[in-house]
Amino acid sequence: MSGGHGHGDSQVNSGPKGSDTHKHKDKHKDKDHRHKDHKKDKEREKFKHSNSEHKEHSEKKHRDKEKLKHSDGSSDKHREKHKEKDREKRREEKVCCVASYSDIKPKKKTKDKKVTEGKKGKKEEEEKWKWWEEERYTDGSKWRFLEHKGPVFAPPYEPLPDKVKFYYDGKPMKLSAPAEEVATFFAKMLDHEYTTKEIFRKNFFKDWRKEMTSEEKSKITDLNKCNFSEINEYFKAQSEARKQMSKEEKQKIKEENERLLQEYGFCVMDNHKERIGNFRIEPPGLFRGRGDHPKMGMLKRRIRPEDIIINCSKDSKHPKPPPGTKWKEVRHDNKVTWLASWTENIQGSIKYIMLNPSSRIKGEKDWQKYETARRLKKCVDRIRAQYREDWKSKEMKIRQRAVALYFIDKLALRAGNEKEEGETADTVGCCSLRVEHVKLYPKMDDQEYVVEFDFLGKDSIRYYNKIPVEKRVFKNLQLFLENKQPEDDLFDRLNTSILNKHLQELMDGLTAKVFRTYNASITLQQQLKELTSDDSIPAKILSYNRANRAVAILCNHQRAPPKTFEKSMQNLQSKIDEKQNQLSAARKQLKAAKADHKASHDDKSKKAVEVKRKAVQRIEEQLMKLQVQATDREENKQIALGTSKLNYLDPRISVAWCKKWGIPIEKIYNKTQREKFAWAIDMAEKDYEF
DNA sequence: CACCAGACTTGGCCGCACTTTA
DNA sequence: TAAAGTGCGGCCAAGTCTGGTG
Repeated sequence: MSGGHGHGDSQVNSGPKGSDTHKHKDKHKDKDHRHKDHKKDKEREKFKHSNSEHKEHSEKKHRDKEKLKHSDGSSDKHREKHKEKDREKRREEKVCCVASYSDIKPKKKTKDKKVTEGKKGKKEEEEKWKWWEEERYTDGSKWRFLEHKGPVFAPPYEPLPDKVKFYYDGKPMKLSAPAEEVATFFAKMLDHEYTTKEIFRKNFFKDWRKEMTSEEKSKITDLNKCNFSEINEYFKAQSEARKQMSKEEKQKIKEENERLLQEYGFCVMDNHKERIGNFRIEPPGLFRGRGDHPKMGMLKRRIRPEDIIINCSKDSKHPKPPPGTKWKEVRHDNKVTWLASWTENIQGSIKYIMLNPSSRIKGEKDWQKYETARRLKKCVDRIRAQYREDWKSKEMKIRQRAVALYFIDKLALRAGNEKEEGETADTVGCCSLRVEHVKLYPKMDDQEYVVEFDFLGKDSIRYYNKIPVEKRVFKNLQLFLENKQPEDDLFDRLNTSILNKHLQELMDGLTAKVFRTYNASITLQQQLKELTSDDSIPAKILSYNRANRAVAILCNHQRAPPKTFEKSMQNLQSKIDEKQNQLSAARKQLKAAKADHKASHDDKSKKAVEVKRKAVQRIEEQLMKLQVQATDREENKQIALGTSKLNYLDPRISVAWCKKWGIPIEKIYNKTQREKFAWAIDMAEKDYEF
């Protein structure tokens, strides 16, 4: 966004027709602006008016007035409130427009209004566009105008220097460029454990041979006779050299990256410059799935312009393919959000280039997601009563559905779509649970009807849990397990499509994953209420993290303990010890000073007491901070908070909490997160209820 | 209803830049 | 000033869910 120059007011969220209304006026304004820079402020005044007018009138022609289902009463109120606030603000403050894309080429009708603010802006603070205060498309279209420069391709392969050799059966062998490139992929991975795995090696070797010349193919027949170590060393040396680069060299690289970002990292969608999420195409390499993946080691091929489908609006300046190449296709589909796509060769799935989470299109969807979860909150009691009733159903199908839903609700399990066998790692979710994944214990310790879950979920993360369930559920499970083999489905009459269809009937927009969102968010809210007390800021933040942690545990967001965990924990502990020593020393001094004062009663000794008292206080605070840090870290050893924070917790809960307790939002959300949740930060007040 | 392509969200890991510490 | 520690963002895989088709 550092482009510095905003676009004309007419650009703000104007559709083709919308611009018409103000065409005349805007044109004048532009001229004025160009020629009379010193009248900036006046111009801005004009801009404000035309902008808000514009909003009022033209916008609604393009975006249906009807509120989408996600805006329930309370958020409408927020909306209104903020709209009003914003208007006021605009009246009082400078306003600067958002879109600023030097190459923008909007509709002819609006053409004359663009590129007018080059001079304005720069140092002015850019007002962020508040898309959440605007109407949304209700006709299923995602945008009216879309322009971008296409993806950035992976750098071409650079052949190895001649001195770096590959050896086959002990003898050096020069490889053809394609074969050499694939060999380097393997060589780079030599230190990883998976290059020793049979499947990995088999897949790799098979795909590697496809890249070889027939001569190479006939020669190289056994991977075990291949020696890549020189190549491996070479790349290690390279990365070492990169680290040793001078400041200037590093700076240069940084600048080049920044240039690329500025050129390719943004697009214009509906007159706003928006950040693209992933504008670089994935480079070729060896596929490494997660867990026990049958396709690990396969060659992920290089993506060429001929593989890419470009999506942009007809009236935009289309991205140019690299010289001498062509796109696979250029299409203009405004029912989707992606800018480019291609088919990946491992799974045959489609990959996309899409916008950053801070963009309007992602933000709206995110907001909508939480609104759906809030609607679930309103009817969850009914739904729970319903599935409990269904445990008694005469129909097996309904019973299974009811028990599965109970797990999804209570344990926040994922839906569990079926997957093609042999194509991916063997992982399951609720509906795809197999007999072997659950164990029933009528009695365990002092609890009755305990179910033990043990399975690999998404990303092959293990889910292990023992929970007591209601007797009815237990009896049902026994029934489902009857006469089945370990590899049979637990819910043999159920799949995600049946389940979701049922959920859809219970509530509009309800699917299995809404329960995860709902339960995560409601847990956070509840935990925050329970844990936060009027304490120091670090203590409150610890409470926040604990609430967050409760959610992460519910959602089973685990991580491998950081490699340096033990050590850094020790370091922290020794710091604490040291601080403790400091503290007792300081206390002694304080005591001595007090005694001194008692004896002498003079001013000087009185001052000394005060100084010492302050010192003790300061050290106490430091110590407390360290202890809190240690607790937090210890508790967080195997828990990953990021995913829930980013995907499951209604950000307005956190924002409200910050406001309520006077915590700066920066303590909870870093910069990126603040960008993603700008809508929530702007609209949630301290009394927000999920 | 099964099957599949397509679109979009969710997910953990890891390298790297940046900061802190010795 | 170098080594160690840390947080972030990129990477890219793996889910969910929808809608079309036969």
